Amino acid sequence: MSTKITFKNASKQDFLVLVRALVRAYQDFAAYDAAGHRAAGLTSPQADVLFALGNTEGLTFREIGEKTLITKGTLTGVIDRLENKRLVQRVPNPNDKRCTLVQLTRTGTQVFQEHFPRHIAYLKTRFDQLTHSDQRRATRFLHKIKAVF
Amino acid sequence: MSTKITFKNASKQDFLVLVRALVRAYQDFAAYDAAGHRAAGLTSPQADVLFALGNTEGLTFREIGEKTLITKGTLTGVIDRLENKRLVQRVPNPNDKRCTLVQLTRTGTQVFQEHFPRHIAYLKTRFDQLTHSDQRRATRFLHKIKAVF
DNA sequence: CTATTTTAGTACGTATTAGTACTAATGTCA
DNA sequence: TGACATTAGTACTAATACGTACTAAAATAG
Repeated sequence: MSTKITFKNASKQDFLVLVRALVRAYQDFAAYDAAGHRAAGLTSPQADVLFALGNTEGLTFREIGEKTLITKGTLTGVIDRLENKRLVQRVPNPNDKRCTLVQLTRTGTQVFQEHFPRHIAYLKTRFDQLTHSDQRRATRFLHKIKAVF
Repeated sequence: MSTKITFKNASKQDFLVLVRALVRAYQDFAAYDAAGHRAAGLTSPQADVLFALGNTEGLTFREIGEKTLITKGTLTGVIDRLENKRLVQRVPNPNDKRCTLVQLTRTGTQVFQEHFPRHIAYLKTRFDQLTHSDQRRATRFLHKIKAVF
């Protein structure tokens, strides 16, 4: 017997406990993640792009967007700022003049090789507090949540 | 025998599977949530504030920030725009002249009473696809994740 | 082969976000 | 009570974020 949702009982729906847990877990992680990047003079999206470009010969805007989940409109500005910092460079693609290849510069490669492992280790200190079993189970439930959207 | 993290093996750390699952689950939820609010002419933060103010006599900026996890600097702008839409109003507090009370206007109350239950039902259609048992277990693991930060 | 559609990236407007600095008001402590 | 710290909110900057519109280039349908 499901009751109709009204403005009085809406906030008592059981699933909202899960919603709040999801939002708070993500936000706390995101804040910790951003703090690690900021120590390297990078924002989270900038670091995400550097990490996507690392160990590649360059990626197009579309490919970077798919890896980082940054939409193309936002990506233009992020790449602009990384280019101003001399960490990446736009390279025209002669085969398909619509596409622009984005590559790490020598400086960008250095920053990647130093900051990337350090940041992964920085995250690992926290996730190591969860057992591998818990990590696997948490991952499974997060996949289930994602699957309903 | 833990291996040192380098820029070559860093991306192969097991816990990154969990990180990606968390980010993707949250982002898909957030996009679905935002779409529901946009149908009512609201942004997510604006709707969060309206929902926080619903069924109250008004809240201070600090209280709204605690409920919605919006920092005070951002909140000023969000409240400004809600005030421009005539959905909330700032009311000076005579007891403590530092505080401003934010209340729903009559229009804001109407929007809350219509949009809030509709939005909760809109979210419920998705979360109903998970069993109650899965919802409880997912919540437990999300609390564990939050606890390490 | 040409008209149409799709794809890639940019430009722009509005809104959010975090952080810092600032003012006014309140609380605290010696 | 008076110096000092704390609290509440605003102002400001830089960077995202998303949607829409736009241009150029490539792919495709007929």
